[in-house]
Amino acid sequence: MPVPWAAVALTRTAVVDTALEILRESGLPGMSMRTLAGRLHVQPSALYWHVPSKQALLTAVAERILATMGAVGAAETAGAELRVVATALRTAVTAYPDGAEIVALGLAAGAENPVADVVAETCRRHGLEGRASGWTTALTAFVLGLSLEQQTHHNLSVADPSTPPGSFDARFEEGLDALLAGPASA
Amino acid sequence: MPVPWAAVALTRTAVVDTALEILRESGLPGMSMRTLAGRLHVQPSALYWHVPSKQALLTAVAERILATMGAVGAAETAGAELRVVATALRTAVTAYPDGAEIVALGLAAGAENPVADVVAETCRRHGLEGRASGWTTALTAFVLGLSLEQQTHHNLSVADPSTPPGSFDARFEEGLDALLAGPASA
DNA sequence: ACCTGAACACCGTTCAAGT
DNA sequence: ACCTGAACACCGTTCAAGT
Repeated sequence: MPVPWAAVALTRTAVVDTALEILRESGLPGMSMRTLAGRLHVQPSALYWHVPSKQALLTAVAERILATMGAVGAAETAGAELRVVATALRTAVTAYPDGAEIVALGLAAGAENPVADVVAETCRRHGLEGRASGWTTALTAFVLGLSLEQQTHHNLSVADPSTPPGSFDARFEEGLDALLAGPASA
Repeated sequence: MPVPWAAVALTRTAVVDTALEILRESGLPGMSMRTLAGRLHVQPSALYWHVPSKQALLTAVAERILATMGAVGAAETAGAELRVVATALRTAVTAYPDGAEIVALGLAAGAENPVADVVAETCRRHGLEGRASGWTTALTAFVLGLSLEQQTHHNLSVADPSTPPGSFDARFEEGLDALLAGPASA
């Protein structure tokens, strides 16, 4: 008969699920292989049967976070569409504590970037084919760079409440405005 | 009389100097308070007299890295000047292993961003006053985001040589081209 | 096939005690 | 004032042994 503290079978999927759960509650520092194992009522070493390393686990977590980036529709101008893409990525990575750091690691590890397809489609539709990879890189790096600073700043504020606040939403809009206007226009 | 293995007095400056030295040789994972203390021929706990925490030490290291960003001169167009600023920041942060991560942490901790002054001057000279903070955020986040991915990718390649290479210099130029052209032009 | 138990080789930080 | 020595509370990972 099933016992209450053995709620789920220990599979790779369950491990990643629980990792995301802990990430949401405690952030990346709270997500150790030991706390993860404890939540699953298993020894830390048991995790290594389902996942080769913490690195690989984090890449899987990154892919899950990126998968929450919903489809984005067409808009009047290329700039408007690129703005929507950037905002969607930012929403996805900031939905979890330390999401930017994990996604940055995941992309470096070779995770597929969902921004690429959307930007390619936008560029095709607006006669900017040659710039698809350039805009993918520009928007992804911008969003991850700023979100990383924001989430790091948040973590520091928690550790030291005397830290002055930062207005990252406003800076995101300002930065995006500049970037989508180009340096030719005031 | 001075003994050869006590080369320098243990000051905050010497601690930061040695931290940068180890960073250059072994990257961030190699820069533990223990290895740092060992290099200085002192107990790990001794460092805490000169530096309140590793966090603070890393912020000081970030400020040193940012201080290597040389002055950038005027150019014909605003776009050309912004390109030079972005390239200068990239050169500075990629000069050390894990420099992007450390600088991102430093900026989040409140370190002064040298890009701000240069961009403000550029915007003033080219009639873009309202966009100074926007361009500062855009360029800084873009450069740090891409450099972070590059250096993380490099670390993963060292750990696992089967990792496919990435052409980050080319992606930097492409991204910058797109960003400085704006989505209106092909 | 899948997990336990114990160990290895590390971390950052604190703090009484020395000088 | 400045440093040692020892400890505290952690890490990720490995591996023989169990079932």
